[in-house]
Amino acid sequence: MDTYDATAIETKWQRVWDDAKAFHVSNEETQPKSYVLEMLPYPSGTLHMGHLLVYTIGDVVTRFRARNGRHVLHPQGFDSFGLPAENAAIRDGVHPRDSTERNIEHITRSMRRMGWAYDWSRSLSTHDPEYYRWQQWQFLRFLERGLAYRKGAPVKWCPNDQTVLANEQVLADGTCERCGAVVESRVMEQWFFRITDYAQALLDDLETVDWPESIKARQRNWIGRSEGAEILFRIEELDEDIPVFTTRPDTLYGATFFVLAPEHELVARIESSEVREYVRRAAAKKTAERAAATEKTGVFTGLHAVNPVNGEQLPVYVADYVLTDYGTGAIMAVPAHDQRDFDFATAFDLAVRQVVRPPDGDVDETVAYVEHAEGEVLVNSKEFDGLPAVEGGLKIAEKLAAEGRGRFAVNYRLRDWGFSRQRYWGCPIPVVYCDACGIVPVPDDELPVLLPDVEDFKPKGVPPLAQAEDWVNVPCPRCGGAATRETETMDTFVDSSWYFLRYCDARNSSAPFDRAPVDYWNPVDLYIGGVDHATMHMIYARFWVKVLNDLGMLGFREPFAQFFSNGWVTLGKVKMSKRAGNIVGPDDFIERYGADACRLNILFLGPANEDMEWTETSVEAMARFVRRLWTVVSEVAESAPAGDPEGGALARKAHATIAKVTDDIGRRFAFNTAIAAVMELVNELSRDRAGRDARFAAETAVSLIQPYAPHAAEELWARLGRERLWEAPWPVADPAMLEVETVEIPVQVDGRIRDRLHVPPGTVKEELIALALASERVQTYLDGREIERTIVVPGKLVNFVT
RNA sequence: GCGGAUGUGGCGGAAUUGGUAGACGCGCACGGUUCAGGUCCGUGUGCCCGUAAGGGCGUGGAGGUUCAAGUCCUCUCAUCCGCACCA
Repeated sequence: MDTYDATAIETKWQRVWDDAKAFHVSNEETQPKSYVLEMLPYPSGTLHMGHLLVYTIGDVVTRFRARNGRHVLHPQGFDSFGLPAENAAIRDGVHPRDSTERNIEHITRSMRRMGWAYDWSRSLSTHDPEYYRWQQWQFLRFLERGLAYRKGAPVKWCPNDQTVLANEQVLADGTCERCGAVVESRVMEQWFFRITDYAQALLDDLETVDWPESIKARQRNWIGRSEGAEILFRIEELDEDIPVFTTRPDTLYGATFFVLAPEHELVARIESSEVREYVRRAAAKKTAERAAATEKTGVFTGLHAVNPVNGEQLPVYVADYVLTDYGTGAIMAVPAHDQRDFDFATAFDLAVRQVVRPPDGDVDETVAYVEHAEGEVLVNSKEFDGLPAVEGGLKIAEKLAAEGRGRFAVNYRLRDWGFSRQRYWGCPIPVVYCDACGIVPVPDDELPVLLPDVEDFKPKGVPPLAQAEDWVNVPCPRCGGAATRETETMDTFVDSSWYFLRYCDARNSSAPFDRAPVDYWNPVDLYIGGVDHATMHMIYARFWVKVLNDLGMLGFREPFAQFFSNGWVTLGKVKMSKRAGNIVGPDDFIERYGADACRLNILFLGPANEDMEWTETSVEAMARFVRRLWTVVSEVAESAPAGDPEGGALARKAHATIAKVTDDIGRRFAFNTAIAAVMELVNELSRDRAGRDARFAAETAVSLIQPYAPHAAEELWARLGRERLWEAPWPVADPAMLEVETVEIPVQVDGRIRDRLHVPPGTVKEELIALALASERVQTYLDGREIERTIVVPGKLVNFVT
């Protein structure tokens, strides 16, 4: 028997698939379609075991569906703009394009070496002008619709590096991760997408997708809808009506003070050095520090806000426990019924007035009563006294609405998506600033606005692109006067919000894509990726699709019909990542054990949707399994006769395995147990290698393992005298062959197993009882005792209760 | 604090609908093949008592429902993840 040479066999079949364009698909409808997609990789140095997991899951599903009569689209590309390449450029002076393209080349080689079945003809890289050209084009459509706009918003700013920092660049102690300087907050004009217009749709349409509940919960939480009322409080001193949002209009009579967030726009108008000093300190406070603070801080402004419901003058404070970006940035404080307000009132010796009386409870103003309970009623609330809290809240809101001082309101935690970045390595935003015309879009026929080369990638108070003066200074497209280009670039989440659409029409040079192929393939039937993208990426992509649908560019509202969230591959219980510095790459293992063993191993480690610890010894075990399969099947191919199976135990086992593996891959995504089932079949086959059933079992094992170990399977399929396994129909279990000859029925006495019967399936209840009672062992335990009940579950068990 | 998950042999895990707990693999032990082997083949392997037959215990912990619970209910402990002063 020849020995199994993984490298030779894997290389051979990869070439065969390439030459046959085995996984290239047309946009013509032939069979029912299936779009299988994994989140595209960021091309950092190399692949790691986390990538191996996601892409092998997608590959198994792809190969399985292709053999089950589906026309499967399975593309791959690169999310190639982004911060790491830019940081590397600053550090090493290598142009991000060079390092990125080198990485893409390397990763592509690894991916091909893994034997993943991609339609490479549709591949894309987001830094390719042919890609970002159409992103700029779509941005201009958003701009026309008013869905992209500019506004001032606070950013984290490093005074030393003179640049905006991403959250992940700020350390827990509030310093810059690169230089250690204390990070500041600074208000800057930035670009935003009006995703909040779609908040309700994003929430509602979650009902229409087949995602894990936990992922939906995260999105709901992120969108954060809450119902309540918006109420106007008047501050006479400023001649302003200040709106506040509250979920508890029923507690309005309990408001005893009023709080503005330090960043609230009106705070700047308060002439008080004490307030200015507090605001300055609050701005310098780091998120972590602010969150860790248990004591409430704040300062009285000298102003008063009028409670519209009773005309009371409430002292106005500025305090950093009120957030500027939630609600309206101002609150009515009801210490009796909100823990935070209560803590503040305690610290500042402010009045506490209880207005909701707990059921069977007395008014107790020494604690905050925040929960809701059946039977609570309003007190100290004038004409609303005695009403149940919820009803009272409605009545109070109605009264205010009638007076023009309030309205029912829905508030979302979701905020508009700030997408401009003061970075070099990103998609240029195609607008020009003209003194005369303002913000002027670059005309469609001048796209793409190419990313120019610059000398230095380091920001110097202005984005790196500002250095490219020849590029920056352009005539205004509208008036022809002097103008300058936008020097900020887009967030890479924009790049990944529509790449799955571009795959459907990847080489289109006159539009982002045509509607027909996109409508044919979408929505993505199975999207696979990590939970870390469950909120941002997957909300932005959903938003993008909804907008394009409103623009008439496509005919669906949700991009990802089903989502499979894969677990993390850990090493030392820490998520494997470049950042954690615990990367183990597949290249070395492919070299030593072969791609098939690596593919099997990553899926055999455990359930694919749970975290799994990487272990090296198990790759060896999988290599052993492949070798064993190789030896046994090769022998059977040489010696066992062909022809219809005889229908013996081995043939039955083969059919049972078909049923199990089909269900595990097709319905349960239980990739580990499918492998175990094939192992069982191979174990039985190795004990009985002669006869037509053996040949049938061998063919079945090879056919079923093909999604996992396509190379070895293909070679063995050829040895069995068959060809083109990648497109061979998936085997079908014969229901008649799933019938087993005997079943084992445990017989219990008082719930303890005392004997086991071996009977044909379908043995009726009466016969089971008779056989059970006939058992000597059972009789010993019954020992003349009276049987009170007899429980029989045909096919499962018999239980005598005494 | 709120939300989401997870706890099963020495280890990774299986048990899909309340019905035989521990499939499959690793490791380990013993035996065989081999010049040798980090190869391959076979047998055994949850824990305790027992030479054995057999018996008892057993799914983080404590209760409960049920003829029957890893699975359902209540409480509790531990670990991980997400959001975090959300008005």
